[in-house]
Amino acid sequence: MTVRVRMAPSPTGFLHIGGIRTFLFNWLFARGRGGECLLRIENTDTSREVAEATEQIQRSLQWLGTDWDGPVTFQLDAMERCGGLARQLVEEGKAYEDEGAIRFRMPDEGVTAWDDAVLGRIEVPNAQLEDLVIVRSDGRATYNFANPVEDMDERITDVIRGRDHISNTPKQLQILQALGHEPPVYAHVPDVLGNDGKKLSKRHGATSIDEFRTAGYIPSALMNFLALLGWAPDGETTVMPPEELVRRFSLDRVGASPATLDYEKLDWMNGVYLRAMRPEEYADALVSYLREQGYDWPEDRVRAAAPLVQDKIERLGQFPGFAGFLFGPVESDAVQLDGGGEMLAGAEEALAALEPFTAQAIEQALRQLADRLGQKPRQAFQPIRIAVTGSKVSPGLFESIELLGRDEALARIRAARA
RNA sequence: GCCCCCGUCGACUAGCGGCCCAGGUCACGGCCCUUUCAAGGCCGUAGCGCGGGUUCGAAUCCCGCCGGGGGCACCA
Repeated sequence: MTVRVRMAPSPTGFLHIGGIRTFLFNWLFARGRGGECLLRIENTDTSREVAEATEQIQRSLQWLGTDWDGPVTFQLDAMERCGGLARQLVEEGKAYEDEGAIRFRMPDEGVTAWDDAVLGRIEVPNAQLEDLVIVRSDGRATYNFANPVEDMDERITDVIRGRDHISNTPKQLQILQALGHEPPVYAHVPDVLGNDGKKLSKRHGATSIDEFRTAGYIPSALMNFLALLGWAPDGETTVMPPEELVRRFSLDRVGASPATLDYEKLDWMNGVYLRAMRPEEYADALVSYLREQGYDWPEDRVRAAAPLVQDKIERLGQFPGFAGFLFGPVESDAVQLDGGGEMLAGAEEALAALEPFTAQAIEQALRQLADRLGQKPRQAFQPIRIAVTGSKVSPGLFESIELLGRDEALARIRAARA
């Protein structure tokens, strides 16, 4: 039987990273098995619907690099179908009317059980189950009815969802049984928590895909990181690009305990992916990122600057702060420059006549200068760095000077001396 | 209150009775390299929640406790 899963968010707000991670598991599972992955918006509660949510969800999923098969479906479209099935259940005595609504009759004895693909066997005493409303008095089906009905109609084979749905599962199992349908395999994946062990929220840092995107993370790195939240192939392998994740993912290696987001590890991983890119690819990513963020810096200069920063920043969002001096004026701090007057004077002189004006030649000239002044390169170059880049921390000095050009570099050195 | 789930270094995890006086990755500390910062190389600190069992032997199995999370809607 072909694997078929569905991602089923409710459009009640933006999708946070925990929800994204759950969908990622669905996607990895389906794609690794040649199966299908559907996207269903569960919008039966129209009062809680947020207008932008449906669009935001799709945009997030796409940006991450996941996709789905067929058109996006909406649960609201299944209301008629659900109503029909509800009436059928009433006729069969499996449900009954109650103040205008329809309630499903739950058994009073025995247990409802299933073998959860990540948690193992779960049994719930039926006495625990109350007769639940499956159709509201206004005629709309409730989530706990529409959900299994759609899973049935769409021939979903595996339901991979958050653990907050565990208590819904026995109810849905009962409904499916009453409908005479073989239930799918259920897999309840653990939550993603903030660094204080509490449910992920705004104050923990970025939680939406949009925020990660703005901060300059790249999709494959974020996907890799997210996949590792609750899943590990072997305990050794850490860096796995999307294709490898798809190939290796399996539900039986998804853990049962909740995971905490570690932004520092994400940063590290993003850096790994950034450094692994081919220079051109990296420049492309940088250019489109900056454009997306509203910078109007000249593209050729951004491309020229890309190699200077590729090994040094781990988020594209660090570029403006780190290499902004290449695109606008700087202010060098007189205090930091203290004691560098001699070096600056020498540098101005050396650079003024230097030919060719290349990083290599610049390095040679400045090293000779430092040597002549009896200074260690470390201390000698710092005043120049501050004068030229406006910071104690910068990309390679010689390459930076070359890129800036002789005129601008000299102007900055003069300004610092003044 | 009732029900369900979870509990290995600070974080993500490997471990499914002996291979573990617990391994990998991030973070952290030290050293090396070095024009700053990174990157890279080497070394290191740090953990099986607690208490009982079972067993020749337990991180691994069982029970209890404690701690954390989720659910008990005409929400999804």
